[in-house]
Amino acid sequence: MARKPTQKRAKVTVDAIIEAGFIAVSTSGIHGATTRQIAEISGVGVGSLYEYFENKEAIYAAMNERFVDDILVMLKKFTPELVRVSLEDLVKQLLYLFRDLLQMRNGAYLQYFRYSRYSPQIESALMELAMHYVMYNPKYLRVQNMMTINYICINGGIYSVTRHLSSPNPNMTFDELVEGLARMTTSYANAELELALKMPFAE
Amino acid sequence: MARKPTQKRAKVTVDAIIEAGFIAVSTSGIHGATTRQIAEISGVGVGSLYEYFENKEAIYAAMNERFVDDILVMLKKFTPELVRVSLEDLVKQLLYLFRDLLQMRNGAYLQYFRYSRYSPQIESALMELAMHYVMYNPKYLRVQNMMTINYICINGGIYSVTRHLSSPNPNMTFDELVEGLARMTTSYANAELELALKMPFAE
DNA sequence: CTATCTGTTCGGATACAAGTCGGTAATTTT
DNA sequence: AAAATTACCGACTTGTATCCGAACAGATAG
Repeated sequence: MARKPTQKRAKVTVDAIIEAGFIAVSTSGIHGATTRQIAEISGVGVGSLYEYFENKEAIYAAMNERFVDDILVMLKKFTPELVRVSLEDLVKQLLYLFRDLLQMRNGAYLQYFRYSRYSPQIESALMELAMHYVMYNPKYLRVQNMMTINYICINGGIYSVTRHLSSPNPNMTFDELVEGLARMTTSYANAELELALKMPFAE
Repeated sequence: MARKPTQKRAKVTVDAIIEAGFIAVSTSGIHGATTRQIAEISGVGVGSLYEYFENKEAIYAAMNERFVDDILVMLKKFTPELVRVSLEDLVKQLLYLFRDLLQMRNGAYLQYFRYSRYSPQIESALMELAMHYVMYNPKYLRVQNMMTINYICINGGIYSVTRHLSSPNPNMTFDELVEGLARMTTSYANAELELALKMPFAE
């Protein structure tokens, strides 16, 4: 079981299954989606699902992989911009890009993301991106607890946005949220920076 | 179906089911826990589960209710402290209390919480608590976007802590995380405050 | 071009978990 | 203490994930 597809028609099948997974999830939700449904949508027999996937979870994992790839591509495309942008704009642009991604595929990404929590890959890509930014803005090199700052801002951003998008009646606009997150990040980072500058040679 | 327990032995049964739910979840995880398991642990027949609960979800919902009650009690107990504490300490103490709660019941709360996301009740209780704090520290009344600030800090705090606690090998200590979140909150709040003081009569 | 072999597809068969039902036991009411 | 109500039970039903062996298609060899 869980064989690798070698012939091209098999590759087509695998692809069809993954795409069907997104459709099933976006219409029936993560918990409502069944293997029959995925099989029917993709136009293959139920048995075929298990030729290439250990179980249903594995199909979801493959979907997740696709999502992660999309995020990584997005981040890669964005990296050049990073040089000539303020911290505030960095945060804002990232959050808008992230929202756009989550809303692709008819909301299936959002559904899936809420269910699966995000992978370490995304986190480390964002960490790396933050480090890039610091490289171009060396003043930030002074602050001690960069790791913690990143962790908080990244998690806070991702979670607030996800939660906001999946809330039926949010009590603020998305723009307000993004504005807030950008200010949170900048004021936090600047405060840490000032602190670092005040004690130049401290541990 | 889904009757209310009137006799006291029935109340005992209901209670045993909910408690068994926590045990099942803490040993088999949310997805691994089965109705049979819950029935066996609580020492009742499967049929009895459905006398008082519409379905398995309803058992989880009752468990969640208990968790929410615990949180609300904790917050209520904490409210008097709130008067004589700095914003930084407010955040820190809340986060430590929250951690202690999540680790109760052998980690079942944490498991469940990760799966279910937190209820609006918790969020609004925290919002209220924040408003209380502002009452005692009226300088903060000046800031415009209190709602957004609270949303970000509350979500960021809850999520970061939850994520950290369920991470097998976090790359920072819990204390560092709490320290970071406290600084994040204070620097963000103070920045907004300064901004508000600069434009005294703006919209 | 036929035979053979390997990768691919299929849908009925199996395993297992949620939820139901009709009957029995315990408790309360009259 | 009989009747009525409430509580409890576990075999049965239903539905979903997963498996399997037969049929099929494409590649390879003689």
